[in-house]
Amino acid sequence: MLYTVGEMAKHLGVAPSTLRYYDKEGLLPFVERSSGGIRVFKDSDYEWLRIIECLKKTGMKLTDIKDFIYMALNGDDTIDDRLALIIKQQTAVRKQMEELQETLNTLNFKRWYYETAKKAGTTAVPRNMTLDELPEEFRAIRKRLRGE
Amino acid sequence: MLYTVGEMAKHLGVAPSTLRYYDKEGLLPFVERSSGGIRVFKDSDYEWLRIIECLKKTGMKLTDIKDFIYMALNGDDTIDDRLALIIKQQTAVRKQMEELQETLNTLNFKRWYYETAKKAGTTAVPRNMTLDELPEEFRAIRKRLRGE
DNA sequence: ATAAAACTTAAAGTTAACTTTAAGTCAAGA
DNA sequence: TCTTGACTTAAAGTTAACTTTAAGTTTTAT
Repeated sequence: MLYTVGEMAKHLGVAPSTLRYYDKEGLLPFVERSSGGIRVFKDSDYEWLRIIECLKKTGMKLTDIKDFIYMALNGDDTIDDRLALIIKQQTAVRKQMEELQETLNTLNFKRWYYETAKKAGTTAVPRNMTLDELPEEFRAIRKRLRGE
Repeated sequence: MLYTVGEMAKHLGVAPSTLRYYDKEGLLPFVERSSGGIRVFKDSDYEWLRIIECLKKTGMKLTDIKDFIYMALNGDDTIDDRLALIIKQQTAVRKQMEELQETLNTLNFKRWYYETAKKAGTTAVPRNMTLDELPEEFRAIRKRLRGE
């Protein structure tokens, strides 16, 4: 199957201008053109774009993604480099997840805080609780928030 | 304890210009000034800043964080609104974590792919494997990447 | 008293990743 | 053939969240 830029964009859920921008930035060297100069996307290009999407979600910048693509185009000599890059991004994503978990823990505390405030009619109640009145799961979090 | 903008910035691990920028944008209405016009941060301001930091990590924009701060300054009438906002951000962060987990699953597949390519000396080996030759955990992932 | 360091503001500059615009070309259907 | 919609490029505009600069003021230390 062959696709125009608009069709491929729809498949991916992005704007056509995004794909043109990626192309301009050199991320799509594999995309061919019709005799009239119109981009012709193949099914295998969809796979490339899904990889670009994945790497983007790991926080990689477009220029670094471009480097990865050129490595891949360079064939089997770059397998080690590509593996190293994937492992690096794995580590980066795991760290991001840990940080999000920390953020979620803080939100859990804040939710308990406002639920307690709601029942009491005032934030003074959770705010002025002593540490041992808090659910234990929140004690360390409140300490950190308060810089203790 | 009282702090200058530079001291508070150091505590938080941000640039002093960032705190001045937040102040300019109206996120720090609680920060007071010395007679000479210099910002004087209190310990309680540190707590505000940690909340700003947390909300920022959930993906909230500064203007929305500002609204939250003004709600909080408006006292107990806004407890319900603040609780609703925290719950909304909780949901947003959970969704972000799910998406990161999806990304991590794809990276796990790619890692296996390049490890297999490395052993074989060529990406042709993992690329041309039939679905039942793949570890089952990766079958659905490869299908999705290939648009099948 | 004075020098250095850190503060002040306003305004301009930066960055990444797009998006929009303008002017024009290609392709598909009637 | 002609119209219409989608394509093309180059260039300018957008956005958020800062950062930097410049010119000047306050505070701290000697």
